[in-house]
Amino acid sequence: MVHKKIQLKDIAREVGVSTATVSYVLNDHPMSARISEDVSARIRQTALDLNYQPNQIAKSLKTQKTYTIGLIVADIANPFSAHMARIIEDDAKKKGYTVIFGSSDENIDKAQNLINTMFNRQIDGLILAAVDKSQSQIADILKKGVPLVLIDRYFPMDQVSYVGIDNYGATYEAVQLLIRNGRKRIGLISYDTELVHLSERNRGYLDALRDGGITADNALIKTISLHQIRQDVERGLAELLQAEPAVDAVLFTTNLLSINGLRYLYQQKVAIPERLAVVAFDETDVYDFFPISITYVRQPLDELGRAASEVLISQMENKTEQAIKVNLKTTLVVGQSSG
Amino acid sequence: MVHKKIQLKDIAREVGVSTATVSYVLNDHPMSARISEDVSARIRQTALDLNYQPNQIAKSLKTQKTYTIGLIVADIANPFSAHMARIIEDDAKKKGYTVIFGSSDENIDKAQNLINTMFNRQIDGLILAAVDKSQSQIADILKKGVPLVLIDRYFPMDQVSYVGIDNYGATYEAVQLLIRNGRKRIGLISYDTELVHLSERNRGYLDALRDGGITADNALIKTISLHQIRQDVERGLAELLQAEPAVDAVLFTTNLLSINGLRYLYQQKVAIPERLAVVAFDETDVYDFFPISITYVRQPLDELGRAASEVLISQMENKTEQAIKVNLKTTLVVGQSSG
DNA sequence: TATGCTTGCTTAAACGATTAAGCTGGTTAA
DNA sequence: TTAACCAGCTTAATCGTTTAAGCAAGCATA
Repeated sequence: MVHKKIQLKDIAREVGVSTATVSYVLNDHPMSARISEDVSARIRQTALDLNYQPNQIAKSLKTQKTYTIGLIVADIANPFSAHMARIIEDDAKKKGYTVIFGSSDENIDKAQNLINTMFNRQIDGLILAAVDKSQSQIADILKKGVPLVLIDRYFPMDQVSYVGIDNYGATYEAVQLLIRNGRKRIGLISYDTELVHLSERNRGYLDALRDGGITADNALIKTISLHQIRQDVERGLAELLQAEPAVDAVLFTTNLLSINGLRYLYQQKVAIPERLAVVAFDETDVYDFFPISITYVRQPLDELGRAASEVLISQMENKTEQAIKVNLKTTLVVGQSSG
Repeated sequence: MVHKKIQLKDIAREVGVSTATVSYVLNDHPMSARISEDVSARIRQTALDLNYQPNQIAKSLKTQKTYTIGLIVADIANPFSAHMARIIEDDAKKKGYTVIFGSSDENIDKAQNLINTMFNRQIDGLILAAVDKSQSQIADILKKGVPLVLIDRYFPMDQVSYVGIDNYGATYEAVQLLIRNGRKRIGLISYDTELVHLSERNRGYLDALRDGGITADNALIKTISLHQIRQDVERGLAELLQAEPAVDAVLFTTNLLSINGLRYLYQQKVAIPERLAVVAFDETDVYDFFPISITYVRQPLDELGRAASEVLISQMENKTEQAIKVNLKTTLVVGQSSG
């Protein structure tokens, strides 16, 4: 037997008042100060008795607020995205917002499709891990006046809010450590992309080398296609291991690169850190299975997610025109793999 | 500058017709057969020119369809959930549905909260990984007449659709393999829960032992609290390793149990499979980092997600009263760890 | 005694779409 | 000649809320 949905008018009929009165009371509208205690109490009780659940759709249509935020991540199956999604959903829920989500798969058309769908659903704001070359997409969103927070991926536009890490500092610090440990031929495994946050990681690497008195060698920088990570990482590492003069360290700039790289190095039985010192990026389950402890850059995922949610919601509620940029510090967790 | 949202009436004004005409044309309503080619074309063109995006909220209020499905997983940060979420979102999107999601954290109150929120948003259907002891919660949903598909976790109620694996067969087959490989003292690491899909895994273990002529020993069955997995797994394994007569094999019944168990066995340098044969559950990144290949039960995650989405949507659209139960076969991927 | 203020409500117009029913002028069939 | 029909629209109600404006009765004030 299908239960009929209880509406305002059911309560109104039951109590013998108008729907307006019921609405005022249940929403604690200022006008409810003018409703008698007796009627108020009866309305509240009846709402409870009938287990009234307001129709958010109708509410949203009238108030022009959906209390929904959109979240577009690169890939929800990537633990980095999944972890942040979890935090964001949690924080948003606490503040009365529901999250609708989608994965862009680094594909700009899929992202646009998701953006359109979400806007049609009148989301109040959007948290977006933007894909490569999507400046104009971001600009379009801004033009619509919908609150937007970019997460993880930075774009140099000053009207847009952003929450991410100090990408430059993260790799700078990592390379500095490797140099301090006596490494001179340091390889880099990074993505083939124009995404600013990744080129910032590259820049940190390059500057740390320079500041450490080491001339960068382009042959030691391997760029990996987002769409064939495993194959490219393995080829890149194989090339690095054969380089002349020999490579003595390598830095990975994302979690998937780290996992794929470590797997290969493990399977090839490369002596770490003796032959090759390693610094990975992001925390992953696999580090515990390595013969030695892994040195890695830890991103503060919880804070990232929370900050994104907070910045977005404050923007939505305070209508702050000012864009907010948050750059969180990473932590270099030093293990034995870095020499 | 904030762009004003284009509405039906803007197009209507532009073309010089009523909003009804515009609606008929843009929705390919049967009535649109009676609108002249000229007017139709002008409406379509104007909609494109103005980049009209229908307001889903208004549409939903009128049609009583939101084209939104709710997804409640146990923990979106668990790769098992994340993977399925990704597939479900993808498949649903293809069919015109948007997904709103939440993590219950195995907490029944949090789950109820999510269910309420989603219903207030008038979801057309729900995919639910139900938490322990939530039969009455499920019954409530059914009473409302909202299409529901349980995923992963089975409950013995015949009015509700379900998509999952053959849990009994999965562990039965795994234990059978261990017995064939000469193991006689086989431990089980499982959760402390009444969840049927997990007790089915236990039952498969027990029956395979019995059918293999081995008397089950309760001391070899370790139940782990969902809320302190690492600690409990380590204690459980430590106990198993000290058991008399010696344990010669162990079976893990979920991915997190497998990861935590393997980590401990690795760190304790337990010889696998010589001293202890191991069968894990679910595919994880960490297997590749083990000295030997791991034998594990593979769940068909893609098919699970797709089936859940398909069953739900067919139920929503065809109004099939009949509950559908899908039990997908698992694959026992045999490596060296099982001896 | 008229005036205004307060109290405790109600009325009805929105929000932006969908859609049944109606209207008008021409064509066709009987 | 007139009814019936069709093409090509429009009108207006509706979905379930919110909320500005209104209204009636009672009380206080001038």
